[in-house]
Amino acid sequence: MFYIILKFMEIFSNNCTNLELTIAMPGFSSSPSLPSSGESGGNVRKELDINQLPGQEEDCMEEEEEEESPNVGPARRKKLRLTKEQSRLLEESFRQNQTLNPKEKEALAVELKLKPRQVEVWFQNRRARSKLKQTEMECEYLKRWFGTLTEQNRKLQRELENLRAMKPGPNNACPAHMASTLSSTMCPRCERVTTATHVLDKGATTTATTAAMPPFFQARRQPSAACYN
DNA sequence: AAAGCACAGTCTATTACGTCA
DNA sequence: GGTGACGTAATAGACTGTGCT
Repeated sequence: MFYIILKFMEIFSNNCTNLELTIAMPGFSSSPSLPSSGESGGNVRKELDINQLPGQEEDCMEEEEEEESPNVGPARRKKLRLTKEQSRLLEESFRQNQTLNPKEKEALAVELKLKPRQVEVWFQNRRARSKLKQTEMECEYLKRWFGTLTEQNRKLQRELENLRAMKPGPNNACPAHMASTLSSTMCPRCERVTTATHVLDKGATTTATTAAMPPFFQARRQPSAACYN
């Protein structure tokens, strides 16, 4: 109904961002899109590079197509594409540990027949892109959260106006027979009750529960390893 | 101070997909 | 309807610069 469980594994299973995050949010649907990088053209790079490792690319790229036309500027590096197996192993390793110590890096590189630097870069990118996805999710969540709060606020304002129009007695207390007319909603996430009487009662601001922060943001205040997991 | 690492930002090769003749 | 050329967006490998330890 109001809140749906979103599983990253399902949504992003097509690409390789297997974030194992579960977030409950109102009516969320996502279309992940990275900001496309600007095409600022003419940036000629130094071509010292990873792809030139001798005898390592056997199953990553077709070496025989390396031929360059001799008169077309500096040789462009051919982009390495990891095999499915390499990707799988890297993902598996990433799930176990998002950062590698030098020994692990070396071992993984040997296993994958890659340079340690390639493994390192892969992990860097993987961390960065996980974080990006996470941030996008949180952004979407907050947008929806804001919408929900705005709507809730509007409802409460209306109720307040209605109640004021009923001209309560000199001591503003809410009589029992009126209580039934007030809306009382239970937040399905924090299970706190929000009632319009809060607004009426003097000093009732203490229980204005509708503005509670989403749990994952509360958790985020004290950074922990779980944040981007 | 230098080395090593992680991260943010960026570039760019490759791939996927849509459109149109 | 099938097909090839083309444009565009998305993805992912790699790099640079910076800050921290």
